[in-house]
Amino acid sequence: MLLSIEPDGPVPIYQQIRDRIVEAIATGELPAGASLPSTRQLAVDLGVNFHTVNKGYDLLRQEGLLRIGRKSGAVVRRDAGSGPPDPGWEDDWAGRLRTLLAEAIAQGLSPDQIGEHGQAAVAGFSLRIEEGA
Amino acid sequence: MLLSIEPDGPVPIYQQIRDRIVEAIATGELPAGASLPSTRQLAVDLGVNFHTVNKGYDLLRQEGLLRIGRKSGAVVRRDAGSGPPDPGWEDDWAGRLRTLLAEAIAQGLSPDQIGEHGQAAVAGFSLRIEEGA
DNA sequence: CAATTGTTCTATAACTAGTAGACTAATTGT
DNA sequence: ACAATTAGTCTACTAGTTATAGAACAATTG
Repeated sequence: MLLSIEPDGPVPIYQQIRDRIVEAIATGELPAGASLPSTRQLAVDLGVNFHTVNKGYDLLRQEGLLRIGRKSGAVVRRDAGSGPPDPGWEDDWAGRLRTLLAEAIAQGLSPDQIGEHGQAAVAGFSLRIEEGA
Repeated sequence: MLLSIEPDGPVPIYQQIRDRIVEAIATGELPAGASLPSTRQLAVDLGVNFHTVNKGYDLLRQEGLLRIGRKSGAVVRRDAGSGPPDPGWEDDWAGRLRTLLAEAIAQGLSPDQIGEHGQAAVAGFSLRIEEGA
């Protein structure tokens, strides 16, 4: 199984598909050039409709992470070694990071604890990237 | 104006209200015990329906950050100095952080750049907290 | 030419976002 | 104690989103 989802969770299925693929790209599990299963194939694997998978793929295409062709299917377009992101993206991302970190501060997490969480997450990604580089 | 919103943006208004208040709690601008405007008052300030404001307040109540009473209105319940958060919250938050950081890695940001963004955001919060402490 | 795969269209049920009005509980001033 | 005010709660409605479903179309590959 390439990825697993929670059908009855609060986050939409197409969003979960998008999130899991983003994480797989970050770990290096899906490097630039890698092919993803077809929408219909992944749909039967996950037990969902292929339109739902298509929506997740389309999100990733809009974010510049996938290239999608008629017969070639979905192919990873960017990964950790693909250079700087699109202009404007970084500001938007920084805003979302700010909100997420604010939540942690408001809930009583110390800046040190937040830093540890961040380093643990990033370490999990860059580990496999260095393996593959 | 206590906070400003983007009515036509992709993120729901009640979510924006929730996010701005979370950030205000994180900066110390809204310490524990501080009163927020009534739902109707904030609604006219923002030019939205008071039910929309109520929805944002209710989210914050569910997250344990606000206490809401009939005439007393909404009062900040937790802030950076209120001790550890509810059990289970930290795992959920760490998962969301992981997804957000994965996106940055996939888009080509280096771990160093990500760390700088994180420190810049947290510094903006803890600054005002130390002022008020 | 045929099989595969993405694309587009229509349709439908369930849920969410935002607005709206009426209602109820708690406080404040007299 | 009473009345006015204040502010959250409840029900309801419209518009949009989520997810599913099926049919038809277009392009690419072998």
